[in-house]
Amino acid sequence: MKAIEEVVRVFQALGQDTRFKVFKVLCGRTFCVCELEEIFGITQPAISHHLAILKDAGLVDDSREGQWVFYKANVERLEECWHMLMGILDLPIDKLAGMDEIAERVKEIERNPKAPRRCR
Amino acid sequence: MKAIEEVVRVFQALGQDTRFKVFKVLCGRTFCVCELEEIFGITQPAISHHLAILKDAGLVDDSREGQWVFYKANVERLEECWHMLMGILDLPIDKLAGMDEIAERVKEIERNPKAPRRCR
DNA sequence: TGGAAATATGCCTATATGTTTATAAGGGTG
DNA sequence: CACCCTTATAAACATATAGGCATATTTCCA
Repeated sequence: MKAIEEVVRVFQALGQDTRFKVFKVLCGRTFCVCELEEIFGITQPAISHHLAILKDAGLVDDSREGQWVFYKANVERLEECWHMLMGILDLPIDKLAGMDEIAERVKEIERNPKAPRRCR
Repeated sequence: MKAIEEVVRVFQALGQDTRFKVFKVLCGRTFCVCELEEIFGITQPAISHHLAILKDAGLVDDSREGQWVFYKANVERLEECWHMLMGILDLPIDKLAGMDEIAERVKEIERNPKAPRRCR
């Protein structure tokens, strides 16, 4: 997957109150779905849905134990994501996969600015 | 503002493709609204709206120069947010503002688990 | 002061997202 | 297998959000 998509997906996953808190609760502790259901006071499908989004972003891992599925946070993934983000910010735009069109337009504007600048 | 709300707001701001790319474009370069409009190929109100959300999260700064308003990314804010996040993850849940109810329920579940555990 | 340009704000619509109910699927135990 | 419990998926609905158009607002300049 492209780095930008990946980072955006992680941000999107954590950019929601309930999901962020689920992630926090799963840091260093393991819970099954029905326990999270009770902790957060929303229905089981709602919790499952949030967990699916977090899992899709790589932010939680699950493991089945009998009838129960236990989830836990993957904090390393968060750190990995942070490094990816720094990498994205360090790279010049025209080196980034998925921003070709935009890089082109930026160059065009740099050649032909639409506003006068004091500097930069 | 509570730390969690603040971090979630930042994540939400960057958890959207267009906004993430606007932020990237504004890293190390300053652009006015009408230039961004052209770079991203969406209408001026749409760009203004995204900029407002980024600004609300503290991720961009603006400064007017005559008729033009120039925006630039605030990368320090991103780093600050990362530290806040680490702080949140390090703290025990019952020490976090805005998670009182949840902390209570977590303790309850820890006393009375709903699923048998091999360990933890 | 009047007009033009840049930006912000309101309102509207299509789509995305969070949540619920209903149901299917996976797994334990008699 | 029959029944029960846990979790995932599907359908439905309400709300939030991205983006468009129209308009207000700010600033410059003649």
